[in-house]
Amino acid sequence: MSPNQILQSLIAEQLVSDPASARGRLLNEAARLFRDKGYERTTVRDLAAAVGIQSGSLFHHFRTKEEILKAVMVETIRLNTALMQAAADRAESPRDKLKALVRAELESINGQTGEAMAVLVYEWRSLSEASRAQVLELREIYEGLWLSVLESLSDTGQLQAEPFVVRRMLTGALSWTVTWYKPERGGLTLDGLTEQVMAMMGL
Amino acid sequence: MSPNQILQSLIAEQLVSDPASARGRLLNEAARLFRDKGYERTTVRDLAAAVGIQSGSLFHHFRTKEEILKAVMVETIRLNTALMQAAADRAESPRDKLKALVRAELESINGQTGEAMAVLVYEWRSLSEASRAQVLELREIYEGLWLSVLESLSDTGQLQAEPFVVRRMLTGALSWTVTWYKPERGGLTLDGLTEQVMAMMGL
DNA sequence: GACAATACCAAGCAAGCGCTTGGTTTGTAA
DNA sequence: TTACAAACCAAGCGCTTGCTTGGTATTGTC
Repeated sequence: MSPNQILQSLIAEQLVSDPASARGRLLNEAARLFRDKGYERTTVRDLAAAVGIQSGSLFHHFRTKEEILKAVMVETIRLNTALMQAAADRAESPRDKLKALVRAELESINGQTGEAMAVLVYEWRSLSEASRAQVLELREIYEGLWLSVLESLSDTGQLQAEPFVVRRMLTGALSWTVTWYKPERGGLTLDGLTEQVMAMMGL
Repeated sequence: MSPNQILQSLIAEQLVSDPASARGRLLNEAARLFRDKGYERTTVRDLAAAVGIQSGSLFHHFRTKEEILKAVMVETIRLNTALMQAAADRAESPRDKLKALVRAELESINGQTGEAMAVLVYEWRSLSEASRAQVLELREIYEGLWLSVLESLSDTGQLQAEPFVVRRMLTGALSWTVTWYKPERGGLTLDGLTEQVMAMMGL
């Protein structure tokens, strides 16, 4: 299954919004604005202007501004969990599964869904307690995927450090790439970056 | 020189504020509030209440709210540059220098200056263009320290990946520890964490 | 072509924001 | 004691914020 096919099937299941729909376009613009200016600095007027409607009209689609943030996060995790699952399934050995996960997450962070991924990492403080719990629940599924692969690597002796520590180091290292990795200028490709990450772990 | 002696000499040089002074106490509280709630969600009334004065009185010490954020960042970088320098000087081999830097940065992130370090990493979007340039200038000195150590490791063949890529991966991985590392519960000490980082790099 | 339901607009409210103002207290030194 | 600056208070201004309201197009369905 290609990334696009995965997206399509999630849309069909109504788990993520069609980017072509009004809701989907808003969420995309919201992700971009939230990443660029931060959630708090982004006003409902900014959001409305980005999709060409009046600020009040937003509240026909979402009850509160925070609900928009939550929707961005929830849909992003859903999509990425599916993408990671597919990437891991495509590989055979634990080592190749990990490499596939690293590559897929780098692609999520630095590709089209990058805005939303950055929001997911850096804006969770802006969520209410209730929303945070909801997002965290989905995130645990996502993290479980990583942990099972890292644990199988640990079982075969290819990984010395504790899987959960390694995952957290990777989370930080990979998500931080969004602040500096610019594929266009400089010769480092996503594959090259993936290789460096694997080499850093002696794999 | 102990960390405390370094702090004292920086205070004497007026490069950082005495934590016992009115200004120093405000900056400490500001760092804590900015980390916990984010810069935008922290109001001048919050800041004033934290040090027991009226909100208007803040503007006797700082011209704007943003100036408080800038001061937190500038003083934090100054202190940490000195701390890293001292840590690196204490070690002999490039490998030990790197380990000392990792250990020192983990301590900065997860110790007393942790609040301010988190602000430095996660709130730079809230800075104005002008302040950002100023902070970036100081940050380059700090990063230069790391790079020189990593380059010497690269020269001796102990490091395969590009130094600047490694540094950026480390920046992400180490600063991310602030979101999950809790020394009190769970047996992982700062030394243990440092070891895991070094092991992750095959060092 | 009637009729909802959906999507949107125009206007503005209440609350909270950063910051200013004019005046008072406190600390210090001659 | 006087003089003066630094530190602070009480009040509130002007603006922006998230969100509401009442009404109007637009769309889909039979």
